[in-house]
Amino acid sequence: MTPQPAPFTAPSVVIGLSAVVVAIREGEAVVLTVRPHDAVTDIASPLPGLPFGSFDPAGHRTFELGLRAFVTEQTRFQLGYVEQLYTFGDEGRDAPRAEMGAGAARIVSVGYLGLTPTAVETRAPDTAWAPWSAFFPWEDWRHARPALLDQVLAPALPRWAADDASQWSRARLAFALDGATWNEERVLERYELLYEAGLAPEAARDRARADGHDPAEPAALSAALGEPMISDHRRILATGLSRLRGKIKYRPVVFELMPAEFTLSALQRTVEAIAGVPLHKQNFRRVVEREDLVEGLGRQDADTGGRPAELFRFRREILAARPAMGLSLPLLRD
Amino acid sequence: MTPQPAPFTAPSVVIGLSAVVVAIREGEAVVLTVRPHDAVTDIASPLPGLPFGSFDPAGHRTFELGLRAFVTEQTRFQLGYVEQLYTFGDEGRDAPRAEMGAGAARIVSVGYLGLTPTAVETRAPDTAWAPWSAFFPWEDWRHARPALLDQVLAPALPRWAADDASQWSRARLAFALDGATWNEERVLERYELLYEAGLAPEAARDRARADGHDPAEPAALSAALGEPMISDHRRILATGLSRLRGKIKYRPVVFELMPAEFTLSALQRTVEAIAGVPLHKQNFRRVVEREDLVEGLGRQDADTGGRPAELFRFRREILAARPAMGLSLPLLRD
DNA sequence: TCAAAAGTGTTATCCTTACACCCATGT
DNA sequence: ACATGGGTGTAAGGATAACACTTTTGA
Repeated sequence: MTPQPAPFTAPSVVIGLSAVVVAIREGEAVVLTVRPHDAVTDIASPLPGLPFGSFDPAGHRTFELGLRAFVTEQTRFQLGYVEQLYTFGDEGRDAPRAEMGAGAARIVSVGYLGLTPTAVETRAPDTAWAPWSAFFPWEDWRHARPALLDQVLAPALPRWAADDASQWSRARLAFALDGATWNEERVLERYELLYEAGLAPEAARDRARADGHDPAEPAALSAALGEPMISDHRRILATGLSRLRGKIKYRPVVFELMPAEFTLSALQRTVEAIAGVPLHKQNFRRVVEREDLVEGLGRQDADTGGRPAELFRFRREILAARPAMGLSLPLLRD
Repeated sequence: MTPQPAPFTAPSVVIGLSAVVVAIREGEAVVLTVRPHDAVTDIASPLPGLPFGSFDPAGHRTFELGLRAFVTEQTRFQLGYVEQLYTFGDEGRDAPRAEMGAGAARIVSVGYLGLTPTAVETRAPDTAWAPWSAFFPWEDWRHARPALLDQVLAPALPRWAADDASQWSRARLAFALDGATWNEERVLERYELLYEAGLAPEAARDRARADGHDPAEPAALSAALGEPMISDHRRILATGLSRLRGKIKYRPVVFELMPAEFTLSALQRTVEAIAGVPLHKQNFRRVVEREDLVEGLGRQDADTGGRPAELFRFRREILAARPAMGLSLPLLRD
């Protein structure tokens, strides 16, 4: 009949906020994880999760303010760059229906990506920076194609795809099997495919829970396929990594991960840590210089091992002055 | 034992879903609008809005299912391609606090983008396809630089920016004033800038409401600056247009707006209607052909006016077979 | 003197841009 | 015949990818 907005009689919903907080430490991309304590027993969770908390509409005017507040509270440090990732609202993504009393709230979680130049040791207990390759060991192609792909996935995925050609085609392209080329941006697709294939421990856990069983221990195979996380946090983390890998190519977000002064090699290592692929030195520098992203300071950093490297700073002023730009990824071909 | 989040003692939140549904009609990009009826008086709203409804966690497993259901209900047609845009949770974006009783719910709205090849006449009353240039008249550069920019904005924005150089720099770049080049993707930035500058009627309305006044009639100036919408729907629409203009360049989403068979000129006109800029014919074709996005059918469409045009179809199979690709926008320079 | 990392020069190739032109149909 | 839109060839310029090489430090 008339386009009457469906009645706004509050069905019970709670907003959760989750943060994928990324920093660089010793040339590795690391992400902030927490092991939340059980409210009753005060025992820390065996699985890590992302910093998260509920959004209190009475206390915070915006999601971002709420997020900054509880991240500071949980980890005692301040977020810099922040952007919204995605809102996850699927049923079963958190507590399954069985665990929810009648009328219990559906938890909807809004994921955010945060970048900081300083992987300061968090003083908070049960908080740690973990390299994201711990959660996605197949994502690091900087040194070589991960052996995991051919040793574990190449046998396992065809078994799952069975006779379904389109499933196998998806798997083949996602994981660069069978001659397909690697696309570093598709982190989320890869995680979701493993989840569907039952190769992520979270899948078995969620299924067991939905059936009312106690979640079993992770299968042996899964141990090789990255550390699982609480709830759907590994999916949110994958979303963050996908977004960051995409964005780094067309917006100068890398600099949010750099200190005020840095060498071009450090910048390149940072991009490589994020993208998970090796870059071609000269061409990388050419791009950075042509785009005027950076300004030499005339000073040098002597602690690099060989010849001292010139220090540069990000020309933050171009953020306002340029319509859109970023780095391309001049891939190093073997 | 289970990861216990920060206390999830349900603060009251309601999830609203809004849809930016885009189609092409006679070479124009059009968007689905509704005029919701007042629940009490049953009078249709004077301002148009996007199709929207509340998300019922009991009735729908996912946002997307909820969205599809109420769009079909309100407009009697089925959505095809759908993707999530952004989740808007700022206070004051809908009803301001003053209007909310104590303990009333905060409305958080999850915006979606939907694309359909068929701008079928919606049989539902108070539902209409509107060209989006009605809401953003400065966005259509297909035929010429819109006169509005130099006649209305070029005088008004410096007055607003006053002595703040960085504000003026933002405005200059956003609206291609004073020799700056136009970037068609920045639709959201432009709308938000106009809102901040008080040149969008919504800004005055929201301010008046926050102060407890009755919203005044839109200022005369604003009439030239695009039709206002309900609540923050024009912001959501701008978000959708920005996303679509960006995405069209690196993913073959245009084809979601095309019928099964089409001529290359029709395809080009569609891209132009979305991007709002004119494209170079030969180069556009070269890109489409080089990427193997399309396959000639050998048949022709005689109703084009001049020489009959060959009909093509989208090679949907490449969606699975290719890591990522899309169209670039070979701009036509005057 | 050698290892290690910084930094430079140069070329082939491909993509983009731009120009000018021919083709098939309806009136 | 001519207006209208469909469709093609080709060359200049710029960005990228790949080559190999020099420079400056510390051990």
